[in-house]
Amino acid sequence: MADKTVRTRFAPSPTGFMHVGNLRTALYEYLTAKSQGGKFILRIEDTDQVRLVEGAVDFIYNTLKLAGLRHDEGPDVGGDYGPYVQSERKEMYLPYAEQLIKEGKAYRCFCSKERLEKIQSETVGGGYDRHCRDLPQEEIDRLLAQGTPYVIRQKMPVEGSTTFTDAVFGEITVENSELQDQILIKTDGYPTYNFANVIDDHTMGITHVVRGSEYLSSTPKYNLLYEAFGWEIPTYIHLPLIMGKDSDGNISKLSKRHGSTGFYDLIKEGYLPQAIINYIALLGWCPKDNQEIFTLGELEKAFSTDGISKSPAVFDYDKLSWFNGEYIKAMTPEEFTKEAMPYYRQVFGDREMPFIKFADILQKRTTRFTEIPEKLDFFAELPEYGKDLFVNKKSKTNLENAPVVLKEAYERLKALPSWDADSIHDCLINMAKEKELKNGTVMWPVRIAAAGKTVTPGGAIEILDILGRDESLARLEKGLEILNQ
RNA sequence: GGCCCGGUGGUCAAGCGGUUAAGACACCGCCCUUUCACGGCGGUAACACGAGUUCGAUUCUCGUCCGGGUCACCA
Repeated sequence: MADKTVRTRFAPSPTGFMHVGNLRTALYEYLTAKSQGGKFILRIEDTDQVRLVEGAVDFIYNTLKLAGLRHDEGPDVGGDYGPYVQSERKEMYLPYAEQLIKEGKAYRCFCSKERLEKIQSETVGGGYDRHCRDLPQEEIDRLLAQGTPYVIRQKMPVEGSTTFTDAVFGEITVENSELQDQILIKTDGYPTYNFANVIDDHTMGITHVVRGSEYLSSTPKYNLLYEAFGWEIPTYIHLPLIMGKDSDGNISKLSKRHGSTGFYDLIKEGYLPQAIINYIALLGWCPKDNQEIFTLGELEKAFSTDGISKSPAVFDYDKLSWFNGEYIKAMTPEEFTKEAMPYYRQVFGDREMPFIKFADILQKRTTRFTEIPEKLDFFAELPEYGKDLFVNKKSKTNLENAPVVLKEAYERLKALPSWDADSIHDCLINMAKEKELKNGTVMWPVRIAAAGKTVTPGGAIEILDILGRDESLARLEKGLEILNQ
C-alpha cells in the first residue's frame, strides 16, 4: 500500500457526558493513528441543535487532556481541514446533497412527519414507503413553489447486496432491500449524522474509521454514499461493545444503571485517569505478550488492530481497582500526597498533619482515593471503643495482660528522650524482648489504645509517630482508663 | 420480528488442526508480619450443544441454543 498518513478522528457530540465506551473509542482512534505515525483529529458533531448542552465542548477538551489523548487537529488547535465543528460546516453539506439529486441518486421528500409516523405504526418493522422517490417534476416544482418543507433522501438500490470488509470483523454482507432511503438533509437544513459523517470524513482525509460495532449493520449505507460520490472507502475498524452487569446478573450495553460509567464519575470515585485508560485499553484489545501495565506511550508502540477482539467485554470495577492500586503504589510519596490532599482535608480540615508520612502507610493499601477518609478518621479523633478490642488471640493479648503491658509501654514511651519512628520502634521491641513477649503482644494493646479500632493503616509505631508525643500519651492513658473500668 | 455480529473459568483474555488449554482480576489456602494491607508460594474453576470435514477438532463447515447490536428529520 502506498505511504499515506493514517488519519483517525474522534467525533463526539457535545452532550456534557463522556461515557467510558466513548472514551475507549477515542483511545483506540488515537492509538490506531499513533501506532502508525498518523494524526488524531477531534471533530465536534453538533448537528442536533435540540440536544446542545452549554459548556459541553470544554468538557470534551478537558476529558481528552486528562486522558492524555492529544489531538493534532481540532477546533481549538486548528489544522488544514477545518472548520472542525459541524455547525460551522453547515453550508458544505447541502451542495453535496443537491449534486446527488442532479445525478438521480437522491430526491426531495415532502412527506409530513404525521404521514411518516402513520406508516411506521401501520407497517410491521417497515420503514419509509418511498412515496416521493418518483414524483413527477411538475409536482416537485409545485410543492417547492408553495414552500413545502422537505428533506433530502438517498435512493438506495432495491436489489442486490452490499459487502465490505472490516478490519476486525472481516467480510460483512447486507441485502440492499434492508436499507432505507436514508435522510441526508433534515427539514432544518442540517445534515443527518450519517451524511455529515461521510462528507466530513472524506473532506478531512480520514483514512481509518474507528467506531463501536453498533455501526456494523449501517456501514453499507455509508459505503453506498462513498460510492455515489466516487470516493475511496476508508478502512473500517469496528470495536466490540463494552457491557455492564446489573444487580440481577444480567448483561447489557453499559449504561448509568451499572454504576459510574462516566469518565468524570470514575475520577470522582477515586480512580486515576491513567489507570482508567490502562484498563479500558485492555477491554477489547490484547497485546502480543500479554503485558498488563502500560503507559500511553507504550500503548502507542504496542497497539495493533489484529489484537482487537470481536466479542463484547464486561466492564469490571474490581479489575479497574486493581489497576488503580498498582498506579497508586507506583507514585512517589509527593505525587501521592498531592493527589490525596483533598481527601485529607475532608478528615482534618485546615489542620496541619505530617501528611507525607501518610503516604508511607496508605499507598500499599489504597485502591481508590475515596477510601482514604475512613482509613484516617481515627487520627482526627479517637473513636469510642470498649475494652473487648484489646482481646486478640493471635497476638496473645487478653484482658489480664493488656493493662499490664500497656502500662509498662506507656511508662517507657513517656520516658523517651525523642519521639520518632526509630525511637518508638526500639523502645517497644526492646520491651518485648526484655519481657519475653511476642512483639504482637506488646504492639496490639498499644495500637488499639492509639487508634481505638482494630483495623488501621500502619502499625503501632507509625501511628504513634504520626500522632506525636502528647496525643499518643493521652490516648494510652485513655486506654488504661478503659481497661480499668 | 427481519437483518448483522458474537459465544474459551465468575470477569478480562491467549490460542489460530495435534498444548498437561497460558496469563491477569476476583475467590480460597499457606508463608511473611505489629492489625489490615503489600509481597511470596500454592489451589478451585473454561472450550454452549449437536452433526459433519479430518488420522486428529477449542481451532474449519452447517444447524440448534444463548447473548448482544441494529432497524429515527438521535448521534
